Amino acid sequence: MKKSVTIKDVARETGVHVATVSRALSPNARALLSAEVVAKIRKTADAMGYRPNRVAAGLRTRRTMTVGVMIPDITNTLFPPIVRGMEGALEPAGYASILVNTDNDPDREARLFDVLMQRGVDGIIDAAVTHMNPHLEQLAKEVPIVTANRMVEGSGIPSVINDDAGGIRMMLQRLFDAGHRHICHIAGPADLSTGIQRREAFETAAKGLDLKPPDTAMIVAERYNEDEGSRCALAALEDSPDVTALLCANDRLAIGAIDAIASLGLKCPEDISVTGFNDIPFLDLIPPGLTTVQILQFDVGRIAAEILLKRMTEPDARVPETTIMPVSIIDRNSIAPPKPGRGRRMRASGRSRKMKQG
Amino acid sequence: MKKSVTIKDVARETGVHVATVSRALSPNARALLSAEVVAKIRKTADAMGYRPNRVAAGLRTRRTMTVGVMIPDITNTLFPPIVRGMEGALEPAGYASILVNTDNDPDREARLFDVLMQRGVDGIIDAAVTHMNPHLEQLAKEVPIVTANRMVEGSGIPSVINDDAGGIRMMLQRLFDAGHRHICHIAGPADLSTGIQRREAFETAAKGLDLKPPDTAMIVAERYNEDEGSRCALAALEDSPDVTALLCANDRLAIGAIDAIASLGLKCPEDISVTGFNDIPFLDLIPPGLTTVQILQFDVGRIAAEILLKRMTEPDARVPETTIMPVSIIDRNSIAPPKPGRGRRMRASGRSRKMKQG
DNA sequence: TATGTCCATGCAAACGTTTGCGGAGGCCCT
DNA sequence: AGGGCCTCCGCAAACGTTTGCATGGACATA
Repeated sequence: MKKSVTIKDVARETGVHVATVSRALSPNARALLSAEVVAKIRKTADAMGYRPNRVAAGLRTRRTMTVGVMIPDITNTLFPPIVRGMEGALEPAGYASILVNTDNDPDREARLFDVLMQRGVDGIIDAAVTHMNPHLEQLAKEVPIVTANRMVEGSGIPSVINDDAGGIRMMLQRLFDAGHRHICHIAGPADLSTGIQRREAFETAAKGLDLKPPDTAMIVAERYNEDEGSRCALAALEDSPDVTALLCANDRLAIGAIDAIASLGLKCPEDISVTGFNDIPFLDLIPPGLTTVQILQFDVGRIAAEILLKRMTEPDARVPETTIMPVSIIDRNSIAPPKPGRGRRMRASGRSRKMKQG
Repeated sequence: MKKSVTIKDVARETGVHVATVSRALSPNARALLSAEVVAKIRKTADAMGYRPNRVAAGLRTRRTMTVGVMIPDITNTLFPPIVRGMEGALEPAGYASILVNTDNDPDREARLFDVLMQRGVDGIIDAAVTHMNPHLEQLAKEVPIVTANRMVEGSGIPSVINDDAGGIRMMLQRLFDAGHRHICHIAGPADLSTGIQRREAFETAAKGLDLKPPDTAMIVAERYNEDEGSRCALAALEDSPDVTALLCANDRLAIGAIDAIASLGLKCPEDISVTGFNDIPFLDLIPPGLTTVQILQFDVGRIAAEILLKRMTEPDARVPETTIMPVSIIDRNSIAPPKPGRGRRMRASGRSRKMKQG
């Protein structure tokens, strides 16, 4: 609104050229100047309340010192810690972040990408990429991109993801060790890399334990939310009455599943064991206490940001293509030994829904 | 990285002057041009993959079409819905948002404010303001500001807040109606407007019900988190053994309080009733089901954004100085009639902690 | 035909920086 | 004493837009 004081004003006041002021204020170029001049300039700049105009600088240098952060939805409790982890690395490095929510909608995703590019972001962290996004590889040529929590396979785009396979394997082992032999995987959406990876992990892990269909079943959720969790759990229990455990692709599906189980008059874990993935905030407070795979949420964001920083500052630096963050199992109370005799009860109404055997 | 196509390139390709291209691409100025020229320019611009450079435009027009969003911490589940509400209004209007976390640290707050100003944001939504921030009034002269969820009193800065007083009053009434006559308020931090307003509301509401110290007590939390909730609950129960209900300034304090109660071998609500404020996500799933004040989280953000939009586009427009959003009580299971005879048990150890009577 | 009006477009400055280049002065060396 | 080098700083262009003003032509009017 009001005219703000510019480098030019400081120059006039100090009696030097604007270039000198610019150098005096730039950490790199400061060495080129005599100490006294630098001191004088900085002093009067402070006194005048000078505030550098980064958009002007950005125009000149083609570096805006801002990055774009794409996530599906900030109200999904999985993402705030990731975002915060990013900011923890970005902000100290002088970068600000523009945050956008894609809602997993490819159109929105494309539009928001454009929004970011128009603002001249120096890089993008994409935690919202839909699987096999062919655009993204193209876009990665225009600006450094790192994907977080998800990846697009074979794209060469650096990504920081979790050890989905390890998490699923360990979890299946937990169920197996508890005595379960009829386990259904409620898989995540087929267009998200986490959905796919965890599903594949389940298949191979099951094979490793000599568990085969129909002892292992699978049903694919269309979204990662509680309603889908309920729907899938209901379908699973109806179609596969022998099932004693539901290994869910994430916590929200698991919460929905537990709810569905209760609506059937059954209890978790006494009647059905359920497991989750992610260990989202407050999960420990929700009964019965979901046994889940804990991911390093902050670190996923932080590491992704650090990799992006490296790519932005040294474009030719080699960075790991995919960084896999370790996961661990949080044991709570949603796993119990299988209930003997379960399954008899529902067998009568076993009408088939669309459900793939896995 | 690569040279991107500019207005100049489009001009050369089309055989017109850059000014003409600029006008053809600007919705306002388009009318000045002949329809054919506009059509031709837009076509070749599209064909060339032209992407407007908003930082250059921002330098020239002093409008960057981005706003700053300040919150204490995105991992605090209260804020994501608010932020999302903002984006819902901002993004369709063509604005992108830079998100920063202040951690309620005044130094950080000041520094991040500068970060935003350097980026030339057109306006700021501040959901992180600490009470009575004298700077802010100064800053509000440089750029349009709207505060959300909190306010700085008497500043003239437009704010969108919740009906704290109404929520507290209704909640106290609930407890009163259930039979409680010895109620302690676990107040929020004294440097946040919500902490103050809810505390004052408690005092006047109590007075209205003819409840006076020592029947009403108060203890002030230093932060809005579970640990403080526990600490305060413990202190309250120890100092005022007659207390049968804890009216907490927000949900997180309440969660901590319930935990503390359990650690004492007591149960909520049978032994002690507890209430919250905000109705944060997943609260419904946490036992025993906290009775709380529901605020319109998305709407707070949305309305704040709408007010800011108005201030940014028509600086002289009159906007309401404070918008108070309605709240409502969500009845769950954390209120029960007071347990007769409570308090005897602990009286022996009643050592006084720092605790104000209210 | 000369004059005035209006429409569509060109011209050029400006926004606030950064940075390659060059120049002035001081110093050292031969 | 002259030449070379180094240090410190000024000069001016450039980044990609927007926009007030100027201009040229078409057309109508006197």
